[in-house]
Amino acid sequence: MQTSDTNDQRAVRLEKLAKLRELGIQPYPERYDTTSTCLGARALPDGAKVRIAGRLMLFRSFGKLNFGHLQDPSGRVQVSFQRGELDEATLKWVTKLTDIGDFLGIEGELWTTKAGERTVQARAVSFLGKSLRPLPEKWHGLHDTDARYRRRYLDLLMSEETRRVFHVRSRVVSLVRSYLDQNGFLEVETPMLQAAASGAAARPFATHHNALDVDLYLRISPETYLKRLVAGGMDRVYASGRSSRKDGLDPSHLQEFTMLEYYAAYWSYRDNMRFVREMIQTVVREALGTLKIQVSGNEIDLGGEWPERSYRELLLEDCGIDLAAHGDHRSLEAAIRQKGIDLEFKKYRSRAALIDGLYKVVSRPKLIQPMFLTGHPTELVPLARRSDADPGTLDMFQVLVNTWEIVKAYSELVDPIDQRARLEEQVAMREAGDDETMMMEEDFLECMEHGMPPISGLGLGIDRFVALITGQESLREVVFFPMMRATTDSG
RNA sequence: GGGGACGUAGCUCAGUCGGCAGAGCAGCUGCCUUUUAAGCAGCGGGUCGUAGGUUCGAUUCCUACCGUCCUCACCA
Repeated sequence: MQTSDTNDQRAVRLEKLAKLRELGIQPYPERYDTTSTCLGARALPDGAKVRIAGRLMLFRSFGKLNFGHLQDPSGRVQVSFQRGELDEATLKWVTKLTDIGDFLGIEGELWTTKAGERTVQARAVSFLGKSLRPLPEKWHGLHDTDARYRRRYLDLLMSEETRRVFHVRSRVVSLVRSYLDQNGFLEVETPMLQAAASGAAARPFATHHNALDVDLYLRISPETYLKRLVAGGMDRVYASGRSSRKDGLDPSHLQEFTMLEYYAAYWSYRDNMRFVREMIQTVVREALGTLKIQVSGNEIDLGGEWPERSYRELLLEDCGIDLAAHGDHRSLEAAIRQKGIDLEFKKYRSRAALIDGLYKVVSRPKLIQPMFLTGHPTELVPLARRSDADPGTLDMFQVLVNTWEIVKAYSELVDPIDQRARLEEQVAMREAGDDETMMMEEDFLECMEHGMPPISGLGLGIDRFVALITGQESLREVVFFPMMRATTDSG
């Protein structure tokens, strides 16, 4: 072949494609029937007949005997193309016109090589799809992060670890669904485009609807819609879907992320703590076969009871400051300064924000093993119910594992008078310049005035959860196509 | 947004204290009937991210820009 001076492996492959067509071989055929997966074929006895299909990943030629590896979702199997076992015409196009990366269908029978490798001896070969570009390096695969995310299909082909992570992700989503279904929850959907973004303190992405001439926001949380459904008599509902927030980007934050939210009438946050722990343990056990996971050098055990610690306990222990002794913002700030703890005080506008900021610096980095965090100050979440015992705190918990907040849940605020006051506080903060507060939502308040039962709801960050249990340190590793900047011609 | 690292062949990576750009894999030609990332011999393949600048000469030094990752800040 004289095409090597073109500096283009694609040109060589296009030529092979044309030659296949000349031989009457359709390079992109309609279909193919198999009797086994690649991995399944290896378990068959010698002499067994089999039809398998997959992508050719390796090819070693000895002239009259050739070995290849066919890969499908189950794994790989070695195939052999041998003079005397396969007709000469087929042997010729297999060795001359196929490339690594092509799809082949093999009909043949099992045998075992001298080296003990279970192999499918090809008796007939069907061409199932031409690849015009070379695969990444067979040993190292794709290493460049940018290339792995932008061309995830290649990463998936080349990396067993990538395939494992996304397989676990699919299993987790499916297991969570069936767990909730079995416990009487109904899966529902809520709007992604909303006139007012609600349910969380975050900046929404904005867009515009031309026909209606209205500004719309992409959802930041399904929360208030799910509560409307509970008010409508749907006592247990859940939604698993994408929300997006215009926040910073780091290994534990994505622009768009998948969140599971469920709501149960007549539950308190304490019912919810028990339920979610059992749900997580069931899901992880079934997805991984163990409750012990390795991530960022730590072994984490999700089994057993998880300890419950309050903000007050943690802060007393980690920096010696007792929240009960500092009931207002100024006093707390003075205490923190006195301890010589370096915080950017000007960005914390309330005592609650300051408590949360202090916790994130002195306590959260130590929280490796699974734990329930409770005792959140009231101003932190305008949709959560105040504690009857201490109205300054909320009936709320978070699940922390490996310093990540995996779950946030609370007894829902269902008192419309209190709700209105709490949202008005948010609006006031927004007018004072905080653009991550909640917006007023009159029709949600109207819904609440029609009456709501006691409710506890929960949000589980699916991306974080999957990253945690697969040992990934970045959420981008558990999303097929994480957001990337558009490439330009100069880039 | 601040700071840092990186960008060299289709892929994984060397390298140039400024002087004609390297390897392995992949590709092409040939040999080979038991390989396991097969092997052997030979061949081809590069705007060294982009654009400027300094210089006799820039892939190398400088500046800006593009992209990725890490980190700080913000948030989940």
